[in-house]
Amino acid sequence: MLARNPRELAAAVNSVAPSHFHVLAEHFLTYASLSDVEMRLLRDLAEAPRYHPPYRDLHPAETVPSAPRMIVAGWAAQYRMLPDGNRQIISLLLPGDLTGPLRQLRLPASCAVAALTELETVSAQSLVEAADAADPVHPGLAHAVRAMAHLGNELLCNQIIRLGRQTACGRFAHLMLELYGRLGRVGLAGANSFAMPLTQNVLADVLGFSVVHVNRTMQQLRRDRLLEVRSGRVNFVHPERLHALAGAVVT
Amino acid sequence: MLARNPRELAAAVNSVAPSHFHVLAEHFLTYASLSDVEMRLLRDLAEAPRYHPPYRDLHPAETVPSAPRMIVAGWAAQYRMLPDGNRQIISLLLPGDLTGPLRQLRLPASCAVAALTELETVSAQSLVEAADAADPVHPGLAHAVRAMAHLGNELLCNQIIRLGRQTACGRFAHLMLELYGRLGRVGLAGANSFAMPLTQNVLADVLGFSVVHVNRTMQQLRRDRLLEVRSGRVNFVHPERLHALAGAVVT
DNA sequence: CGCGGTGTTGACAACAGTCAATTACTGTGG
DNA sequence: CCACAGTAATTGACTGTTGTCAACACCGCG
Repeated sequence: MLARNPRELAAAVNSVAPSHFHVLAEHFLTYASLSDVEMRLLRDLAEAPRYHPPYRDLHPAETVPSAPRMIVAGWAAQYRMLPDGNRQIISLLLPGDLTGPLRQLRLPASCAVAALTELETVSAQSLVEAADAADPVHPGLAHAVRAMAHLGNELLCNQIIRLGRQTACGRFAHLMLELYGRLGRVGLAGANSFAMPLTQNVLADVLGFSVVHVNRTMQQLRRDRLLEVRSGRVNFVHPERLHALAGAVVT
Repeated sequence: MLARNPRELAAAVNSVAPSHFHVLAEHFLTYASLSDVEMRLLRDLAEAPRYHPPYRDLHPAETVPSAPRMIVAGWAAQYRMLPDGNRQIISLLLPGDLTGPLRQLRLPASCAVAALTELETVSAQSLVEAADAADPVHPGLAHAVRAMAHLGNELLCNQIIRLGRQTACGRFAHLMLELYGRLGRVGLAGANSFAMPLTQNVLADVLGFSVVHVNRTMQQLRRDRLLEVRSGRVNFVHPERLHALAGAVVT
């Protein structure tokens, strides 16, 4: 039997709250169909999560990362520190996302990865090995992992677009829409809203703003009745105009 | 026999001007040692370049890219157009760089790739296949291609750092130092100088500036005796202070 | 010779950062 | 329950940076 899409999955894993396995399975089924064996492999992974406290580094920068991991709960970020003490967040990592060496390369990474909230991860070694196999034993996992790596690159392009060519409000809107799309694929987004556990300080380091400007931008968007952020939750008040403001969003 | 480094290579390929093969070989030897068979494979590649006129697209955006290619002469850029008509260049592609689907993935890319100068490319299909093989027939090529893909990611991070957290002069300096390092690895940089065939318009689309601001920034750097751009050539007047201004540069 | 692309300049307006002060929110211990 | 400390969010005044517009110079080319 193949579970072909999130709907069938929901039936298959009679659970209501998104569990670790649910997140993994829903994410993978976005990109490929999985055999029973592959589903079992994912379920086994979800059994052994590792906990990381908020704001702790998973990998320091300038070192060879130990092993690939997949986030199953919480948010993290890949970032670089600058000599002047500033921080730029390169990418946000959400549940279902991979981090670490995606091919077996023993090269140091220039970016560190840190937990932004309470975080749980599982080893992604077996997934990466599946993706690297020339004639894969697990074609579904292999394809999904490759597709995820490809999407990771597209998201870096998104970030470059935001920083290079968008206005403050457009930048913010674009990021929120991207996060909404990504969370939706792992079953963590509501109807035009989602939980967003980032402080304005962290958002500033993502968007290349000062903290003050993040604050002013959010107020602008609220005044224009486009988007509201209240108590850790983002609400899209007018999704169509928001999309127009953000320009094309690749999620 | 293994050619272990560019110096041995230079002896091996008794040619003075950088030929297509020279560029390829020098780049690969930066990342791995190559067997005779691997060198011959590179030499065969260099025999069949394809020509692309300036400003023509190699791949359009939003389409499945046909096949991976490696640039052997000229500069290109990966870019996205925005709905408002603005362009953001995501990354610059120099001789020795790969573009296109690095794993055999039939997924559309959100970015287009265009020639910025007269351009010559060769097929990189065999290289990518070598890198994807689980037990590689060509371990040197495989490692080099993986290292290049890894570096490509680091360069995207560089771009994000520039756009997010650097001043105008720092941004420009950082980009020029990155290009210098990259060109050096393929034998195309001089002593603290290199040929830079980009118009200020293109530079603006890389750096997220207006054309006018690119111009002003270049003048500022010249006034401060850090860097000069004259007739398509960049000269580092004071490399140490330039590095300090740019912050850490990953090349 | 005129033409289009490129580079340069100045004046001005809009945008975004800094600083400093204030307010809200949270969890802690009494 | 309150007081408290620490973090996060908010506000206003000010400054510096960057974009826009418009004009002009320069160059290679037909």
